[in-house]
Amino acid sequence: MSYTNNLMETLICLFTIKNGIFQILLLRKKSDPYKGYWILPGNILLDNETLEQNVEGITQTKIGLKTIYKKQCYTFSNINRYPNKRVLAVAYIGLIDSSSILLKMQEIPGIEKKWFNINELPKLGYDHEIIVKKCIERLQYLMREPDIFIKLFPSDFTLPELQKVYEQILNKKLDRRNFRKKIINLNLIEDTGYKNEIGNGRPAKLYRFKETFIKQLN
Amino acid sequence: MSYTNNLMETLICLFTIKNGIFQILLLRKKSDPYKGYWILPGNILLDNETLEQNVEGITQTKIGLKTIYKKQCYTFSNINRYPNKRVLAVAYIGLIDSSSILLKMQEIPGIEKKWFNINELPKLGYDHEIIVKKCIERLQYLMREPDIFIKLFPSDFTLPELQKVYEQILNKKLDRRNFRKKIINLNLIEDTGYKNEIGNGRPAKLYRFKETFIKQLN
DNA sequence: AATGAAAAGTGTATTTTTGACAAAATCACT
DNA sequence: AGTGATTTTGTCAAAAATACACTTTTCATT
Repeated sequence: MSYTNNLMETLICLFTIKNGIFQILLLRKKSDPYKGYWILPGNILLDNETLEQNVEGITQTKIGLKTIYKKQCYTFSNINRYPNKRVLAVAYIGLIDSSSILLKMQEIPGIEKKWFNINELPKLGYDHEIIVKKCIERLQYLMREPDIFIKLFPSDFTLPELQKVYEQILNKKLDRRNFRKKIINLNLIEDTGYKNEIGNGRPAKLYRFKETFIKQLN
Repeated sequence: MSYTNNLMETLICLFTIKNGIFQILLLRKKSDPYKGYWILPGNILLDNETLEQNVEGITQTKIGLKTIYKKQCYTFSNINRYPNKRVLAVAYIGLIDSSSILLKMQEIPGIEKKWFNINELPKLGYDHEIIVKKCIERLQYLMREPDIFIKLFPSDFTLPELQKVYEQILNKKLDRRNFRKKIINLNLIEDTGYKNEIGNGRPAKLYRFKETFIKQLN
């Protein structure tokens, strides 16, 4: 029995809402094992960095993003989760809004990345399917915090959009009137006076977070 | 930069209620560093075991207990949390009832262990004070699950006892009538018909978990 | 201009949960 | 019998969660 080979990796489940759809970022594995499979962005932990620094490294060097909101989720330690080696994984949840993606996410040479609808995931390498599942569960819990959605919609948004997000993440239908009542009663957002002109029916009002709320986040 | 030295340890915050007091189990460190300090029971992770198996090992070989209820809490990775080496720690919360302790906890030669009142902790070695704090926070969250207290009081108990437990863990006063109402409405417990004959004033009724509930736990 | 389709918007009543609050009952002891 | 300590019990109000259906706004079609 030895204890010298416990490699450690961090993995990040980076979630966003793109065009109203709940999505997760995956990378294409370029070499064996699991060559060709899609996997979570990850990194082997170095001696001289914390888990948080390591995750930060993933987002910068493999995803091409600056700081994002992230939260540690769970540490996985099945013996055979990694072939031929013993590697533990610490999974993090990341949240980012889609406009930040457009503005700030850079291409990284040699890395093929893609956003997948959460309901249309490909077959994942390693034990990443289990890890994604766990992170979604934790995210469902995080969504109870009333102001968490600013991570996904920091700028203008409509209430129907927001509701669809909650419905996808929580994986259940919500009543429109009750949802609306709840969000508005939080007193965090205000009507911009503008409307969402896209789409078929009646345009939805655009809301934004109140200045006072955004300030108190910092 | 290398990644061969990331040792991993598990630590367990084992909580109980002894004589109505919220307590945690600590071990005396017998050698440097932190010789003489009290620390959390822990174990270096071996190549061929999962974190859960390792924690199980702690409870058996260092604490002298069979299986207990446990839940992963958080993974700590500060570079300098351990002197001279890089060691990550995965903290687990453990819960046990005091009668199981009396019946089942064995002395382990060479190990000095002691239950401490949570409000009277000694100076802890390493970063264990931070870890205890985090575990208590998580435990406070776990206490929202209505049936968690069976881990601390599986057998007969009185409602005032139970309330004191909640008050200590949540670290706030609760209204007696409202607490009582809430617990009874869970419909998990029943009056035994007996009373707690110890103490000064009016004896409290003894309650127990209903058979039907205990069965559905297995 | 009229019509229909699509989606957003809106209010009320009911139930459930939470919170505040004070008096009576039981026991031990003297 | 009286005192002290502790347990037990109920009601009312406020807040939060739930259920539920029709009207309004826009666009597209005729």
